[in-house]
Amino acid sequence: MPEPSPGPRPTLEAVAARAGVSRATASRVVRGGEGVRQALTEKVLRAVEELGYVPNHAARTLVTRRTGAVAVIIAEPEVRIFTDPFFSQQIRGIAKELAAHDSQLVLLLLEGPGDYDRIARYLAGGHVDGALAFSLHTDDPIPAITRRAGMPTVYGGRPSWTAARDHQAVPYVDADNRGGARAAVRYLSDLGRRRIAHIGGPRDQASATDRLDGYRDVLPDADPALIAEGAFTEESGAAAMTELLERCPDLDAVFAANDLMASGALRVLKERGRSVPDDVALVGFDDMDPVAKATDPPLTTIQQDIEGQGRLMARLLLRGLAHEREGTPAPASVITPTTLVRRASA
Amino acid sequence: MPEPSPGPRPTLEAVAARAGVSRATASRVVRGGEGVRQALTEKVLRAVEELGYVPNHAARTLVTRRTGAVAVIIAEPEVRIFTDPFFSQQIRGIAKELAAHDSQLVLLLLEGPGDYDRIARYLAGGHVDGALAFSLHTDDPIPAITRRAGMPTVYGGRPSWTAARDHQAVPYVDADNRGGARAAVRYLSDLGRRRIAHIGGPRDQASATDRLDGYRDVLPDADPALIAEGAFTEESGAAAMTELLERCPDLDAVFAANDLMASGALRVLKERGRSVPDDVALVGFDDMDPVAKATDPPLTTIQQDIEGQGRLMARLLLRGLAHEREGTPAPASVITPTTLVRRASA
DNA sequence: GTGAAAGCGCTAACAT
DNA sequence: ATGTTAGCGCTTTCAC
Repeated sequence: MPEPSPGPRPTLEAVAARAGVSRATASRVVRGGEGVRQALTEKVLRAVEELGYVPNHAARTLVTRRTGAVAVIIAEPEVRIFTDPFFSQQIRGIAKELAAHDSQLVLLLLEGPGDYDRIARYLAGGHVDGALAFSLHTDDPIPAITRRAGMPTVYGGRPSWTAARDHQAVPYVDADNRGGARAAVRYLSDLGRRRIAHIGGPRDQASATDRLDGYRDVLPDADPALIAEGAFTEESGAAAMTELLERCPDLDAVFAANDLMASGALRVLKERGRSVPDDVALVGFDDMDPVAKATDPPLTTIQQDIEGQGRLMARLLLRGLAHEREGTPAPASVITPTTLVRRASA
Repeated sequence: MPEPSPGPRPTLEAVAARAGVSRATASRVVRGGEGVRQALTEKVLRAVEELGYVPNHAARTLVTRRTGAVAVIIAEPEVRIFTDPFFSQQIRGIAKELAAHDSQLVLLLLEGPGDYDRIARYLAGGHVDGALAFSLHTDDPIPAITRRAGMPTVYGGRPSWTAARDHQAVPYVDADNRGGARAAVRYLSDLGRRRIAHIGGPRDQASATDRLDGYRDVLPDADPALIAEGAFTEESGAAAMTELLERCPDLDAVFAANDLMASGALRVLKERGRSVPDDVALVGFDDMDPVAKATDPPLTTIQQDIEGQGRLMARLLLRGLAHEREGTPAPASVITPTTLVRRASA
């Protein structure tokens, strides 16, 4: 095992000298060895090995203008950031895809409003080739910052300011929230349920409004009293359920916009003596691992491939960067499919 | 608002030209403006503003040999990584401290054994100035990798291979696990409990053995049957509790090495009809936010400042890097205090 | 206090 | 197929 010598790190120059070739040839070999004779290639490789040579990243970036790094911007002010399995799974997906392309993940956590400046400087400083951003709210400053910095960016979740006409303009990855919601409500309807309520998420998040739209697609004439708004948390689901039961004691089904709210609703239903699914059928959304299977009864819910979405975000960005270099058009957004998972709650 | 002009980013050269000074002077001002006359300083600053100049990071790194970035290495193969609030809180602490020093956080997630190579290359490539690593197991290859790459590294949690004599050699931040455990057991003892059991964590993690040592400090002659081993998960806590109740039906207190295991133990105790704290007093460890307060009864537990530990890790590393540049000795490890939080379970 | 000039280590034309 | 050379944008002696 050739323990690399101490002292300053060897340069390409040193490798070239040792292999008896020019720096250019050494460089070619180090980068993948196209158009270099077998014999020389081996010499260089041996020198690299013996010297423990590792390319200097800064020098390379300075001339290629590529960093091989991607920023992941997380603007969620809540504690949710990591605790929410949603984020963690997306990050895992991103990390895997980036690693597979030898790209690095730079994590940009926004804790306070003052952090936006820091992020802007960072993106403008050319530290990264592109950015991935999450769950933006209606008035989020991130898109303006990335645009001004000329930083290619892929969004996780449809930005709520993206109208239908902009679909091409801002690349994003999102689940088919609307279609999934339609499937959920249609399923309840096919079960024979006639008073199907909906517990929605906050109106300033696209995923919430899209799911509500899906509900309305199937039940355009639903009683407005059957719709309550939550905040994607367990408690807010419980509160919404309480409200709904008061307004519409005759409801016989609930479609909650996520599993956390569904579990809150379930708790209230049980407390009120309504059996699930007999009296009230319940469907959630997300198929969140710890939640959906752990409730009693386990939740029928809409599944989406969250880690896959993360991978896709990274892939879209990397592909976009490649295309940018070649002058071809950047790839557009992707909507990933959802599927209904039947368990015992409906 | 001076919208930066499109096209190539302005260089320091451009700023200097516009301000009518030399590149050297422009550089001095940009870096903090020591030893430059007021008048010139202002001229340069104005040029920076007008041009929307942002220093090129790669060029700067190439000459200073500093990247302003720190790697956070997470080697946990389990899904725990983010779901575990422990990690997320430490990362938040790290992120805050790094942001305050304008350093960047590069996340290195190890998914498989093959990833060690990638990490080694990355660290050797000079992408980062230092590294932060977590929860290493006895045979973890990370320390060897960072050492070989000559990468200053601070560990989160005492590396289990660190004997007492190495305390100086490897800088780490850890809670006073042993002292906290002593406090927990002494508290139970002061309550008058005489058959105090312990549910420990996996023996290859220092935090687990340290807590066990703390238990033994107070009860050196404890019946070995009163000690069971878990895996820091809820289920393993339940299993260990079941085992303990069979071996020692007369136990009247349990000290669990973390809150998750305590909650599992609590579940089993309730199922078996033992009231907590009357029949069996229960103390946990960590004061994990969602867990400790949510159980019924809420857990008496040992609290540690996890986010603070993250901040401390970052601070230690940054300080070490500064010292390295100045040739002064690197700071040693830090043990953070723990405090007992009384709730209803004991 | 300010400027001129020499690199940092690498890639990419361009010659050969 | 290989070598020569000119930078990439910045910091940092060293003169003035």
